Amino acid sequence: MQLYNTLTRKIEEFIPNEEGKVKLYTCGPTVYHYAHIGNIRNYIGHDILDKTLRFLGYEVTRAMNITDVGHLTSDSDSGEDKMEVARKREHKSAMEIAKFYTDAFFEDFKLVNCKMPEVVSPATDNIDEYIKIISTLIDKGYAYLSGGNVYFDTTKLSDYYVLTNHQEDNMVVGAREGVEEDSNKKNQADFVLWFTTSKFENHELLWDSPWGRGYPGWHIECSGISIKYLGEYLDIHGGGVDNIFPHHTNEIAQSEAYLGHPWCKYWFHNEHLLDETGKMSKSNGAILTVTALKEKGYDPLAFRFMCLNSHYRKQLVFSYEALDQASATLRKLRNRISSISENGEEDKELIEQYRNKFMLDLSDDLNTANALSVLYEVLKDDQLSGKSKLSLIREFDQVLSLDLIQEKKVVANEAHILEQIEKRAEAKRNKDFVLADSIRDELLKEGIRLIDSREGTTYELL
RNA sequence: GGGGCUUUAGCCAAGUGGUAAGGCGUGGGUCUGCAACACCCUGAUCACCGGUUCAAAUCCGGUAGGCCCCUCCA
Repeated sequence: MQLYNTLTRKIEEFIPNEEGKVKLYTCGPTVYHYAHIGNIRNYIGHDILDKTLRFLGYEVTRAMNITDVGHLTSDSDSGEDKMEVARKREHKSAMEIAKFYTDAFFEDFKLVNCKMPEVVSPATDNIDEYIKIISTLIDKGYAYLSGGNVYFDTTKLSDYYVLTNHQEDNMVVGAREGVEEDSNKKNQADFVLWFTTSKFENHELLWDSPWGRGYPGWHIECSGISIKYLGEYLDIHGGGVDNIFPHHTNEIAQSEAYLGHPWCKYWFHNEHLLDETGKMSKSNGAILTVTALKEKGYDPLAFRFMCLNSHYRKQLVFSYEALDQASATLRKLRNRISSISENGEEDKELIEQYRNKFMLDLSDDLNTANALSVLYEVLKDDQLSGKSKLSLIREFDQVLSLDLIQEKKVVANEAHILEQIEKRAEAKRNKDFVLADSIRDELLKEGIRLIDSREGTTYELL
């Protein structure tokens, strides 16, 4: 499998640390607010990666964190924890907020057919792990105490900026509005590992630590959870491109300083979903969720289809026009597939050919758009028996997860429908098209579409 | 100021040296009492200007537009 690696800025052959096994880590959601569809695009990207690896035969163990503490509006200690901001906004306890938005997140996550990772762990469940890592970092001289907080000393590393082309001298302090410099830091690039109560007296979630009662910095949780559940050697670590710096840069710094050896081989980053105004963000107000799309009548899987029709490393602009197209495409696909009857023999050789073609496209840095076109080739191929087609589609859908093969819906009132169909046929024979059409319209209102053909009239449920 | 990405038909897109996949939509047709469904047919001086090459959407340089990162973020 060929995969783009942010670490080397190249597409590389993927070779896991242990043959046949993959340890995969996904940076999870921060649960102070709803996850918007841009967030979900990132998880769809990871889901495709996860499922592709399995399709290729790897045994995948995947872990994901839930950030329920320690995520600041600013990384200097002048910021406010986002969970705290939400807590004040909604007058709930931090744990209530986290629970509410975690549930909302997984609801949307499942609506787009994302598979649950083997490990899902809230940041607050692993405080002991962070304390262990931070203690070791202090012992090894990579971390220092200042102003009540523990900081990571980035000058102790020879190559802190491995993931980016940033040059310290060219970095603009406070490039973004609202970000202030932290005077406790020895160096501009240093970051907080542990906050104490000294500056946050009303912070709700606090734990005892060797450095005082406080809470962990944002970056330490992913390192802690990853090392705790996936071990000292990680194969793939991913997230959105915005995580490259500083989050993933800091994770590499602290993890490798702690472990004393290289940590993660491949870094996987999803590009952003944009709207007409630019980047979608939780903090710029408008939050469009998958659930909201569903409430507007869209199939959440049409959104997934829209994502798969593009490439995970390309920016994608969300528009309702594009989503309408994706919806139409998916509906037509399912229609075509539902008309295939399970006839004939399985043609092993042709199936093998198409399967390989499909795998080749996915193995090409997850070229899902090309993989989808293989699906169309399968549908068009007259050489393939219905049984072969369905067998291939079933296989492809293990990765695509678009519910391509829809269960035939069972109706309780079939007798009634058949009766109406017969009544309409009778009306048609009598050239009473007004009555015939009114029967058709009535049934359509009940969600039943009549399909006329030479052989007679059948129906489908919408 | 620094570091990157991107620009392919009305729209979503694939294609990274050999002459433009696929899908949606549009238009036309088959079918139909009409319609829906389905099926068939239908579309591109690859942002612009130079260069390298027998050959460029693809490589190099430049111009223009869009976007991202430089301590909130997926």
